[in-house]
Amino acid sequence: MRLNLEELYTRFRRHAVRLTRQRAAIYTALAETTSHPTADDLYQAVKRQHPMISRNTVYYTLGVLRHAGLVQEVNVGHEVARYDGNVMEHHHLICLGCRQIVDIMDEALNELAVSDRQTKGFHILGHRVEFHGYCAGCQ
Amino acid sequence: MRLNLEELYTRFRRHAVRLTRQRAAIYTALAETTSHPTADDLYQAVKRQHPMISRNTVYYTLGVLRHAGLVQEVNVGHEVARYDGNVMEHHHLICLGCRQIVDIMDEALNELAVSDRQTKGFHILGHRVEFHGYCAGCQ
DNA sequence: GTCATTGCAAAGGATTTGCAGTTCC
DNA sequence: GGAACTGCAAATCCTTTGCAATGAC
Repeated sequence: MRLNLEELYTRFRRHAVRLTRQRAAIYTALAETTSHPTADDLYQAVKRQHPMISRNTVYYTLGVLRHAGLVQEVNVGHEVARYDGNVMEHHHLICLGCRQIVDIMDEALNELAVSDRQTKGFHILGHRVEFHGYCAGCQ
Repeated sequence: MRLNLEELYTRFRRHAVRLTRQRAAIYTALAETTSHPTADDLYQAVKRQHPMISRNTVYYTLGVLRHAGLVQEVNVGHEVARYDGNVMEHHHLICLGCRQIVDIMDEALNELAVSDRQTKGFHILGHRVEFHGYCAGCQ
């Protein structure tokens, strides 16, 4: 998804996040891919246009964006953190071979619930579903 | 769940895992709790009876047990790894306040599947569901 | 006896922190 | 103008690795 500056500006403002060149670059890089990159992937990508950017800024920015709800963190086991610019409710397919992560948009999964008997007094706010397997290329 | 040595011996043998005092202690500590401890929690617990045990052994053993299918790793975001001695198919309730993890045994969740349209050519082997919210004490 | 396992110490890698200088609102 | 952001370097934390000694089968 291509983003123009105006749209970016609106989104950031709506979430009360200060907009800087670095943040624009990081967020844009993430929003334009579906590959769920790591913080370091994003650092490498952004560095091409901003050779002076530091890893710290990438980590810090991802934290800010995550708190603002502009970005999600996805975890595959305990591997490095990966990020997702798609903040609509959705779930993931994870390849055990090449580690790729693919989004699944599926209403039925979004509406999952635990039976009352099982909630153990929890007040539930959300859920995540991950399917594990091998992608076409890795089978 | 209390375990006697004989039962332990049988389980380890069935999975071709060599039984040592340290392993018995680590596995027993894990099997007797439902609190999903971290590697360090287990290290601290086992150290009481085996003051000489090293962290390395705990990590190494957890790796061995995990490969053998005697133990599962559970992840809450990118926090430290936590371990689960319950290897029956089940899912988790995670408290965003105190970080406790509670097992959910629910057939309907176990039988979840993605619609064919959404599998994107993946050969799916399993799935995980996590519900996030606040436990009774944290609300 | 042999090979896996153990303990110790040190390395590794991802992420965070402290701080001075800079930039956005 | 002032708070928030950036870049640099160093620190931190969890986990893994290398290696010699030990122990299970």
